[in-house]
Amino acid sequence: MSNYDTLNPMQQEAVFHTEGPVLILAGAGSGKTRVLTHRTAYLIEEKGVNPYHIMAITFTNKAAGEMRERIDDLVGFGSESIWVSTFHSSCVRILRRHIDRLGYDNNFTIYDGDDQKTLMKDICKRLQVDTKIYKEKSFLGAISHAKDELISPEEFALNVAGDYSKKKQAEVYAEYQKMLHKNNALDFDDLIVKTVELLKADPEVLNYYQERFRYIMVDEYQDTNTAQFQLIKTLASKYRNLCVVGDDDQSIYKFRGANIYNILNFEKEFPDARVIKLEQNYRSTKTILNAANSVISNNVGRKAKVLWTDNEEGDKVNFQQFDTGYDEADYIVRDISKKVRDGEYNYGDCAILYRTNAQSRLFEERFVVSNIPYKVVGGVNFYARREIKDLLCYLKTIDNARDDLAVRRVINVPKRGIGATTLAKVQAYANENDLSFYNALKMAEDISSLGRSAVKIKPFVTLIQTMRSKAPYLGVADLLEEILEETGYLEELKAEGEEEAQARMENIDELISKAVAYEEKCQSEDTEPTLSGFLEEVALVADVDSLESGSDYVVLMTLHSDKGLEFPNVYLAGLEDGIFPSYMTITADDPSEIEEERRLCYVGITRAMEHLTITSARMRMIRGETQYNKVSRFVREIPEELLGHAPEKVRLAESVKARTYEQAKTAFRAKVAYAGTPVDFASAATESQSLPYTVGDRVRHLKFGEGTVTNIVAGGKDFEVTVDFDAFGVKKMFAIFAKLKKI
DNA sequence: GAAGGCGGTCTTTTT
DNA sequence: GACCGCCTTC
Repeated sequence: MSNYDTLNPMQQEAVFHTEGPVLILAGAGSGKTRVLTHRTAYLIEEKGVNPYHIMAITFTNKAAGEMRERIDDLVGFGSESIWVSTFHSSCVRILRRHIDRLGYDNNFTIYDGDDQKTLMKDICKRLQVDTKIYKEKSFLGAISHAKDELISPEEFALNVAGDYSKKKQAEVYAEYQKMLHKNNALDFDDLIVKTVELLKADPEVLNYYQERFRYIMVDEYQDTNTAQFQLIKTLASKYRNLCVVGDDDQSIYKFRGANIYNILNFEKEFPDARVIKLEQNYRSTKTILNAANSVISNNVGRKAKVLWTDNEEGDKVNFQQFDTGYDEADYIVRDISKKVRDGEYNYGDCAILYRTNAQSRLFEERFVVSNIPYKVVGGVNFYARREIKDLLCYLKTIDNARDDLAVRRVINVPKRGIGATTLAKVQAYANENDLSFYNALKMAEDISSLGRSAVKIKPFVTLIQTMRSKAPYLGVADLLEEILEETGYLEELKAEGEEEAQARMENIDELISKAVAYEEKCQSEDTEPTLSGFLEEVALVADVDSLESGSDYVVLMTLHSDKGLEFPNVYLAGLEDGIFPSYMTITADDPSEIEEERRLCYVGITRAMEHLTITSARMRMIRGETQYNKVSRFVREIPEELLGHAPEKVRLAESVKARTYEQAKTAFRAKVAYAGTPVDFASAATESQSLPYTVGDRVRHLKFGEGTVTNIVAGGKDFEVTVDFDAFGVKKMFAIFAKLKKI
């Protein structure tokens, strides 16, 4: 019981009120995760609820993982049968079991944004849409928007009312869904939509899950869209034990379809709902909280609530305006470096937050020269990288022969001399005979128009067939290795130039370790590792998910990625009208867009626990153009007495400046800073200075087998190693690529 | 069929 | 400034 004594009265009420609908309005840093985990424990321990009947939904895997861990700590026995997962993975889990009832195979593939774009391009070409006028992106936007609102292609078509471009959209939408179905694929939005569809269409399935999930809790409720709301409403409608936790002030995903009325109208939807407000903040200093409150108070149409804290006053908010973005980056990086040197903070305590991904560049450049470990969250997703996608598409091809997109991506990677003309002929044959693309490939010899090209296709088909037969007993990691070896992918990479290839190799290694980790996870959970399982895990991870709590590096990310996180020392960079709030929202007709930006600012400020620095630049390069911006209106909304000393000029001698920036740039280009792991320059440097083998040693190569090292020459960035292989003779190779193992 | 060059477009934000 | 698509050339 003493567990619950540590909660404040409001938190206790939220924990003890277990039956019926509950809306918890939880301000930033008010301990909502604590409430959710304690509530779960209370349900099990005090109310005797079987953990099997509890479901907790979050938005990111990271949040889910954290909650799982904390629940495990509190509950102990039986906690593993609670469903703690994201909307998307919950849906995948349900669909994997039952989607055959909607006419898909249960081993469907999940398409990410890139896949969607590729598919859309295809469709536009086929429907002869002029993409100069109607952009692929706008179609995808319209479709996604429709799906957020649960509007089917048929319904969409009914509402076009003579509007030509809408009519076009309807046509494309219908075709898009048709193609997805044909490829046995679902896009992100479909995961939710199809689950809702399934529950509506199949009373048996509906009843099963309603019985199962008698207690449902939803985190970050303000970010749910209509489809997600329908989903939880449907699931909860039998037992009506639905507890949602959210903060309307932190709703920042309207552009992604989040429906703020889900939270604002919760009490209308559930008239018997209990509403509980958590207004005590445990995270930030008084100063920081006051700054946040005064900014957000400029929004109209929010639920009344005032966040307060018992924490101490703390330092003033440190506001600095600089001449350029370079100066801004320089200042922040130095400030972090100083605070770490003084023992005030570790790198891991510091975060830099900005509005757009492009802003990370300048900071990265400075971090590289200063040798400070950092990690950029977001930007180009690890799994969106070319080499990773290539390999994943091989896996998809092996896993799901109906995924034409995957097959088409890898058929000529590495180059097999199969070009657009050949592909078009195969596609035509596939269409005529109602075959999947891959099945058409298998019959290449029967396609008369192909002529000699058929010969080129055969080895590819054989390769896939062999892999497919090996897949069940090989395991994902070994399968990847096998693909790399059999296709000669690595050799092709090498040919592209070393710097880039090295980064790609590292990414590939990373992917293989992820596969190994997946297999280990399966083993510990006593489940069967499958290709689909791995692909699905990979498809649903966001970059924030990979943030490790124990590691010591500065974190850089957009304001949208930082939700739910907290850092002792936070920098909000680029606070300029035109950047943040963005130019788009300033010029927008709809004043609510500015309000969403303001909420974003509120989220950013409230990430800070002890120390907050806000910076802006007078002049900034945007898309190759120099812009002059005023200090952001949001800064002006913070009372002056909360801000530290008046903006002080931090100027460096012009010449010094120019030189350091050049250095920074070169260093940045030379090093491979990729988003998968923090860049550890110190160890990278030493590693490349010593090889695990020397002249005369026996080594093993992935492809050439065993041999003897006859010479090692230090090149600019790498060692050129000469090896006399027993079976293949003398070869020269770069150490980075060769991956020689001493034996 | 591949590689390299040119010109147009674009950015908020992402599960 | 970066990327993408289209064009030309080999």
